[in-house]
Amino acid sequence: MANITLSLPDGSQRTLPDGATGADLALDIGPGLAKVALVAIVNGVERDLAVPLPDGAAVSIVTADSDEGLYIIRHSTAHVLAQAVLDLWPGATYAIGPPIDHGFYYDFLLPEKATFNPEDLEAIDSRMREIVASDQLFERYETNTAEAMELFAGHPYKCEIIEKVSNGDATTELSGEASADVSGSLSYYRTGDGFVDLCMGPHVPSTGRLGHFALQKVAGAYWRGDESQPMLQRIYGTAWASKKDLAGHLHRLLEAEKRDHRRLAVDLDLVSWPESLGPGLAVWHPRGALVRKLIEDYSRERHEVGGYDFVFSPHIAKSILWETSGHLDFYADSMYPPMEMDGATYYPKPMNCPFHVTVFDSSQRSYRDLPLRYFELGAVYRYELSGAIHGLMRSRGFTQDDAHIFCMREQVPAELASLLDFTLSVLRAFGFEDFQAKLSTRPGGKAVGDDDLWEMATDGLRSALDTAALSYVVDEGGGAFYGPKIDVDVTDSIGRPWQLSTIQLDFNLPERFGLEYVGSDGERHQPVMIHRALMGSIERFFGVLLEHFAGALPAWLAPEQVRVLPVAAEHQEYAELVLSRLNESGFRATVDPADEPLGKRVRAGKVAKIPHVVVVGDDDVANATVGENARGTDSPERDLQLGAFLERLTEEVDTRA
RNA sequence: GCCCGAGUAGCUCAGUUGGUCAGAGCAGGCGCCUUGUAAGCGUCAGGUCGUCGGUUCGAAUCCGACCUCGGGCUCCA
Repeated sequence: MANITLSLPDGSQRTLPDGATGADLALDIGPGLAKVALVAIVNGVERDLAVPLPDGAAVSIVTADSDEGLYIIRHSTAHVLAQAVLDLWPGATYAIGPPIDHGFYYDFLLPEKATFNPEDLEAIDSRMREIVASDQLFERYETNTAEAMELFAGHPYKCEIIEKVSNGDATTELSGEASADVSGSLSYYRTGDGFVDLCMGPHVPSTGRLGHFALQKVAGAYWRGDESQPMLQRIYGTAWASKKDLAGHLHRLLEAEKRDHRRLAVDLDLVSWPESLGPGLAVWHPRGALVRKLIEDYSRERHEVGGYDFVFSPHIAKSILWETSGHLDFYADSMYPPMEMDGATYYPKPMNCPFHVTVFDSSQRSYRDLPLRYFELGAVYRYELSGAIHGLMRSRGFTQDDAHIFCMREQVPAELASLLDFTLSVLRAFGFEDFQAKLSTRPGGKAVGDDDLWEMATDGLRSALDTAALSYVVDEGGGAFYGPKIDVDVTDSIGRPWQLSTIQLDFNLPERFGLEYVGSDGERHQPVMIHRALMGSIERFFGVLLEHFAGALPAWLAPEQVRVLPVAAEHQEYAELVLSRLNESGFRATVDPADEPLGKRVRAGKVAKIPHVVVVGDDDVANATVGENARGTDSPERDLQLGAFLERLTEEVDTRA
């Protein structure tokens, strides 16, 4: 029998009999690997372990340790979910079931337009575990369009996918490596007695490799995400390589829930959402308003020294403004309905830009004036779908830290570079360290502005990203028709990304409003406009900060920085002395008098996430000291000189630690 | 907007098959206790059980509509 030679990732070679599969290779390397092997990557393409390997191939074995392995596990678990549902609901049909971050989902249409109840998940889960226990093989079959249509007759969504794949346009958006050589071909998998699913694979060898999963929730989802399509029933689940990983993930979900800003905002008495206001509208309580003011003050301070001019604009304007800006053409769905007054039609503003444009246009501008940078904490109103509203993160009224920069073409690169630098500097001050940017370039269809302008602006954005050493991805063609842009995500303390900043070129509004400046050549030129927001929405930024810090805001932002606890009533006088020293130094502090036991008051201070809970008793009165409980520590620090404590606090606040 | 779920005192929640089911803890008020580091004791007050309609001798509980909140609505075989 002939042999084949295979090369492994470490550069070594192995010789196996002709016809050997990925599973054989894994076993040849070691029985331990064979047990955990999921698929093989053959010459860069993921393959089932049961597929014979070609001679000379570069092969690596994928286990659950890798992202690829987890992806396979989730994908295969989704198949088991579909198998269970089709078992339990005769007449049900299925659509798609991809792996996603942390898990998978599968979309179904049940007979009689039935829906899943949360209780159904238990039954499905049990059936899935039976399928796992019986260790059914995932068997792959190649097929053609006609056969596939027959096999999946009665399953309209599968047939739609078959047609799409047969036309060769299904793989265009799939990530490169897996789609490279399967374009246009059809495959399906068979498990158990009769379950088949259209799938390009690969899959784990058998269902016994699965099992560390949990079904999470039921949701409605439109077929292809299109509102005009039928609403399918989606089941979400999570799946992991081990019981421990699954438990870890479920634990992280609980932790994330604890830092939900909607819960923290209410617990810490910062913000509330009275029903009488309407969805997506909040009121700010004194403590929340104080924090917000600190954020806004800092923003204003930075813009003041950053070369911005402050402007203000009204909340409503006549329709002519929105006609000129074009918002009524392309943004009307997101605008609040008009108000008729004195024979004119007014709209609440969804954006600040048209107002800032009118400020620019209020007098003749010279090249000597540019760049002009107009800044406003501008409240805008947008009609968000009721189902999209989410606490402070997505609301119908919010405040943008909005600026519009008007400059000459040749100023664009330098302006973008300093702008990105400014953006990151402000975000860093709030404790964000990890950033991820996205560059969106010229879209394929209609776009305004000449080619040179697009190229210059896009290059400017790219070099600004390079200069800032910011990692970024490029969304080719993802820009708006009026200009390219950069979006900046921050990663919070538990690894979640939040899109905050956006820097967006606009070649359209200057044109629509006929903006001009007089150049050094004495001719009139059109300025370039840059929209930018750093925090995006102040409300949302506040929510992100709360989640990032789990409510424990750094001292410079904490509504109450120090709480002084006298041990007994006789120490009240000294506590008030400490309080006045704190206040004189500009700190926000209170005294919690001794009418409850100390332990209870310490606890209350901790629960309120006060950065410093200070205890004063006999020793402190005698020695002018305090006992300090820094947030996040268990053991108090006794006999700290008051002066030293104040210095420490000053340092902490000044450095925004 | 659409699908699923939820809505009981400021907060967190109990309330079995419709019949003292209107309750608890925390928070709040008032007393007592005077406390050295994560919940001292007692006491009082608080809710038209989201709203409106229906079924029933009887509804927090069953049904319908509406309101609000939560999750989801292409991470594409």
